[in-house]
Formats: sequence, structure tokens, C-alpha cells
Amino acid sequence: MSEPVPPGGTPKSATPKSATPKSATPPSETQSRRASIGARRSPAAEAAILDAARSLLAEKGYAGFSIDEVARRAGAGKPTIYRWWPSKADLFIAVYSADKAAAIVVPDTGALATDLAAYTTELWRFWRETPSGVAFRALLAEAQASEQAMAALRDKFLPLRLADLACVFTRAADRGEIAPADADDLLQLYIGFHWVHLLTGRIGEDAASIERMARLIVRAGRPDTAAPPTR
Amino acid sequence: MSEPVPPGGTPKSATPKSATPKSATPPSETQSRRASIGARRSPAAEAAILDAARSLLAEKGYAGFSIDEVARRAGAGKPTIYRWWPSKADLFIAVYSADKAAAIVVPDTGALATDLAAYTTELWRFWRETPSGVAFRALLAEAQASEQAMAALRDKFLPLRLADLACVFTRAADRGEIAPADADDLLQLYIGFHWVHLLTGRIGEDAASIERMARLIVRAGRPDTAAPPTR
DNA sequence: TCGTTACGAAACGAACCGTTTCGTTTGTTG
DNA sequence: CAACAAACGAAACGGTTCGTTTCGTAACGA
Repeated sequence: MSEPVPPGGTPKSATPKSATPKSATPPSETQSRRASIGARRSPAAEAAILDAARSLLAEKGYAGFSIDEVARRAGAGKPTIYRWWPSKADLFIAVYSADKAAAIVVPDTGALATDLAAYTTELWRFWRETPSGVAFRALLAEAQASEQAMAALRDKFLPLRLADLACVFTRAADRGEIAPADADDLLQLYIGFHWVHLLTGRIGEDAASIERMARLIVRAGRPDTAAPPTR
Repeated sequence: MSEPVPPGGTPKSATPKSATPKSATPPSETQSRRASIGARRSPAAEAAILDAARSLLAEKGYAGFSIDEVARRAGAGKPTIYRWWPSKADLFIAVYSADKAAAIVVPDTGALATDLAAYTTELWRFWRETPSGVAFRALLAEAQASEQAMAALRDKFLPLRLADLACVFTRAADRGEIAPADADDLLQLYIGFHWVHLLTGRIGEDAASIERMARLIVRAGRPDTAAPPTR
């Protein structure tokens, strides 16, 4: 869905015929126009479009993310965009996927609490300072209006993105810090913490809050505390 | 969304399709027209607009929530809508606020874990079965594109809506189940749990998951376990 | 060489937003 | 009772965006 569409359409053999002698369209200044490079996809056009989309998203958020504006900035035609990305969402997802490479380093400090605090600090900074943060928020928003986007988010995007954090919890379980059975639930709780802050615009560097939350998570997972009134 | 793009152009079917003679729209049946009742606001119009907005939101989500369509369904003029709700967002919030009355009963079972589980079950049912769930998701989405909506969500909407849950945690602190200092953070964790499930479309009745999460929250707040290796 | 394909420019239709004009209806005020 | 004020619905307008189509041009490939 997010991949460019291979052009395999029906060859229409009808010659344009050009009954209308349009003439004109003077090629006066062929200066900066990025002409076709022939019967193949232009890497220059693709790169220009992706770059324009990324910077536009970073500057104006999803609200200002219009195909027309992307085309203007990229010096590309809208048909060129729609040829390779059938919808606005496709282009949007492509941008995020391309950025995902520059991901986040998963900390390994030897203790869950410090791992979590470090990860959160880094993630929030990433969300604040890169187009990806904006893009992710937009993706969450988009998913609320499109069942398709929702499914993609839930089934493809999240599991992939959460793999890093999952292994932080796995290591903690191996160290005996938390009960292995709780690892998944604790991960979910921590994700929720991130999302609430992201979606309400509170992803500043509130170190105290981050640390408190990390300690709560650790405490919730402590296996030895399960003794007394667990029924 | 659209189909894969046939890049070579399609056999254009030579369609002069439009040319719709607009005329029509015969007011022939003057029956149902809701005339002015004079120099005062018409309760009938207000109710019709709110009802139309609510049902439209429930049916099509925020994507299909257009002022034009609301006006059509309500048999109202757009100026009437804009006279009383200056923007689309205002009408939208009005719908949610009106529904908020039929809110959720805050459980008081005597134990935090069971309170939380009961509350979650009820809240998710509410989100699933009323337009409000759709509306809240849409509000979250809207906030990602509009700083204004974000501020309203963070500063006005949430504190109000969270008051119920807060008192569940307060009662638990009074009973000594959790450390009073942790109440706010635990509440945040629990909210995050709700949001993640709402935003990823997983608000079915997963009783087991709900209960596990409630127990984790309680354990995270246990005051007596607050001891050692915080380093 | 000649057909195929990609390119950008431009225009188009549809949808929606928010506004304005218009004629009508009905309370309120003098 | 008459004049005014205010609300009503219909309709249209300007602006924006999406996604499509047409058109002329340019390079690859057989």
C-alpha cells in the first residue's frame, strides 16, 4: 500500500492524433524544468517529491500537507505524484517509512528504571525535533478517520516499532527485575504513558515526571512484591 | 483511496457526463420547511442540528462530518448553524458535551483493582456503543492538527473528564492501598492504557486484559513496596 | 527510426468550508 | 396597530484541496 505502484496499465494504442493544432506552448526558457528522462521513473523527481513532502510535513504538520503544495515545492506535476503514490496517505506513509531508518538507540544501562527513563527522554526528543514526530501524530490522527489506516497502524506499524522497547523489558525479566509474565502488560502501560504525553502536547523534557513514571513501572513489575494479599 | 494508476492513460470514454440541469430542488412540498418563529432562536432548529450532527458523526465518523451534510440532514440553513456555532469544531464539541450528561457511573467497590476494572469495562462499552466514542477519537485526531484544539483538549476537556477517575484513586489512597503521592501518576498510567486501546481499535471486552492491567496499577502504587534498589 | 513511457503544466469536476445576500416569518417595541 | 428587529431556509460565491484528464515535450529501447 505504501509502495510505489508499478505502472502496468493498459497500453492504449490510439495515437493522440492531435487534431487540434495547438501550436505554441513555447519552450522559451527550458532552464530549470526537470524534463522527462525517458520511459522510466525519474529518481530526481521521486527524491524531490519525497523531500518536499517531508519538509512540508515538518513545517506545517498534517494540516498543511497538501498534494498541491508538495507538487509546487518539488517542481513536479501532480500526475507524477499520483502515478507513484495513489493517494495522499500513501505518500505520507512513504515519508515516514523512509525516516524510520534513523531510529532510536535502545539503551542498556543494566537497570530497567534507568533504561526506561533514557529511552523516554530520547524518544520525546525525537518526536519533538524531527518530522517523524509530527508524522507519527498525524498517523495516529489519520487512523481515527480511516479503518485502513487504523489496521495498518495496529498490525504493521506498532509491532515493528515496539520491538526495541520489548527487548528492554525482556532483559529486565532475565535479570529478575520483573516477572516475565508481566512484561507485555508493562510495555503497554509504558506505551500509553508516551502516547498521552504525545497527544496532549506534553513531550517536553520533564525529567522528574519521566523518572517517577519509570520507577512506577518497575515497581508494578517487581515479582517479589506479589506475596501478601494477592488473593 | 484509489486503484493502482494506469500510467499510460486510459481509454478515455469521452464523457460529457455532467450538464446536470440544476433547476429542480422543487420546494413544491412546502410541508416540512421549518419557518422562522420570529426574532428568537428556534429550539426546533437547534435540536434538529444537534441531532443531525450526532447521527452523522456516529455514522461516518469525523471524516464524513461536514457542515453541509449536517445542514442538509437537519433541514437547516448553513447560516443558522454558523450563527450559533462559529466553527465546525464548536458544533462538534457541543455534540460531545451534550452526550456527556449520560456519562459513566463511577464504581465504588471498596478496592482499587475492582474499581478500575469496572470503570474500564464501562468506559469501553460507552466508547463502543455511543457516538461519543467516535467523537472522542475525532477530538484527539483534530487536536493533532490544530493547536487550538490541542489546548482545549489539554486544558479544558481532560481535567473535567478525568475528575471521576481521580476520585477513585483518591479513595484508594485514603484506604491506604496506594501512596497518595503516586495517585496522579497512576491515574496517568491508567489513562494511557485506555487511550492506546481506543486509538488502536482494541476496546472490545477483554476482561482478562482489563483485570491484569488493574492489578498492575495497584501493585505499582503499593506504598509498602517502595524500598530498595532505586539507586 | 518509431513506438512507448515518463515528465511538467494546466485545467477540470467534485467536495467542503465559511460567508453573504435575499425573501419570508414572527415576536417586540413605540 | 405599525415599524422594526431578529431568526429562519435557500441559494450562491470565493477559496481551497483532492484526484483526474488533457496536452506537448523528451528520452529510452527495440
